[in-house]
Amino acid sequence: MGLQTGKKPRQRAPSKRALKTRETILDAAEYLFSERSFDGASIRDIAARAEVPVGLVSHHGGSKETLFFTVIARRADELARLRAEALETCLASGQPDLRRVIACFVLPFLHQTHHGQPQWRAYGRLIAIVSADERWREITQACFDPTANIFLDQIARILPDASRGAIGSSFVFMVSSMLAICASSWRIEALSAHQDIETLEEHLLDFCEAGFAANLGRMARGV
Amino acid sequence: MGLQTGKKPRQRAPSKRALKTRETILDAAEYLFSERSFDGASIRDIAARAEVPVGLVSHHGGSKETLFFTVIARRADELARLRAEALETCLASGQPDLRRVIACFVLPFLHQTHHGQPQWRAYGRLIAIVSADERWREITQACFDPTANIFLDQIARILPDASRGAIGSSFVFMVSSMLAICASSWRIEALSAHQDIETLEEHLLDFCEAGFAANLGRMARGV
DNA sequence: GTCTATAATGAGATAGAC
DNA sequence: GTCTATCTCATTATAGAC
Repeated sequence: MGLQTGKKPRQRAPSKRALKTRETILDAAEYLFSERSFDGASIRDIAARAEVPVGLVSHHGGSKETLFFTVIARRADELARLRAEALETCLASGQPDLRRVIACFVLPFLHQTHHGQPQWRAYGRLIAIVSADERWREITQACFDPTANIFLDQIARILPDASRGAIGSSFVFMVSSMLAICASSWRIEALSAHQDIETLEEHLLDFCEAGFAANLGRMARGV
Repeated sequence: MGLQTGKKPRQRAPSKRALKTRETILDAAEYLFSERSFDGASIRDIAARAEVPVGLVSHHGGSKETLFFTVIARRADELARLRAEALETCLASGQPDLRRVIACFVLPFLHQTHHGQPQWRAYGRLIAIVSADERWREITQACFDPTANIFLDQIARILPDASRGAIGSSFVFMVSSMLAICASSWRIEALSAHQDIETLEEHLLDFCEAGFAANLGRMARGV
């Protein structure tokens, strides 16, 4: 695929207008990719939504694949920062327990997708699509595995008896459940009832904390 | 979308050869849809993989959307039957607990996708794609919600104190985690290590049983 | 039922004027 | 940087011979 963002060094700084155009295009691409997946969203649809001529999409985004990667990487960087900050604060405030570490991973994502800019909502659905499709493995590894490994190490420190396999599979179960809140809220509603995001957050934390603890061989709450 | 399978009533029974052709096409479609999602798999790719002329795909499968629906419905019927049988056996053998009811839902799926015909593997990945994409909501509701509601009711009977919302969200978390074993095994391996399916099944059951119990307000193990 | 050929459309990418 | 026009190719669907 070629994930290198490395185009040739820029001649001069882009104008404000150019930057704005670029963001508009990325926003449109993000929305349409999240609604119709990679192949279902055409460059022309994206241009139409961004209200720019088709040529500009290629100009700012490069090939469709690099555009896709750029869209995902854009907010992944911010997300990684938010999670790292939350974890740092948590660690600084004394003894971290499992629930708090988990919360540092899932809450920044859920807060951004539900209380951040409207565009974050689309981003959440997009990540769910990417995570369920091995075609985008390279993107997942580049954008999300570094942060994931930090949290895996942290959990392993809290629960040194757990096998790496148990931690890894529990972690992926947690990520899938978290993403379901974005991508499958319609199904939760269809099977039960509408619930506000705070309630869902609590259900998710309860579910994952207990699930982790069960898989890690000893109770972790209150350690 | 139009989910009606109702074409005009058949004039005469199709020949054995025609049925075989049809299955070959559905198998090819199943595989390619699971690898590249709906828009990424073309009718021509499907015809090439099935080694039939392009025209035959439309002839047997109808439009691309009805072909997609047919592919998913085909094994959904069998899956629903396997789950219903497992549940029936479980209920007949005395007091059902939470873990056994959960197992009746997830194990038929995991057994088919990992020990059934090779095609079931593709089907598992395909369902994961469908579940993360609201475009296919209609398919999910037609193919999987009836069975889901049977299990939701069963869980509600075992744990009458739980709110429908807590049960519904826990159920969707469980489904997402189950599907992750099919669609995101590469990620589990990348973050930890390869684990055989029996180990993953146990991790999943432990994770979900504890997660459900935590969300349902009282311990369910051993009820 | 099977297969070929083709119609009609839309795709991604880019050259070149402004 | 912006925008238009166009090149080239692949797509779904179907008409009609066998």
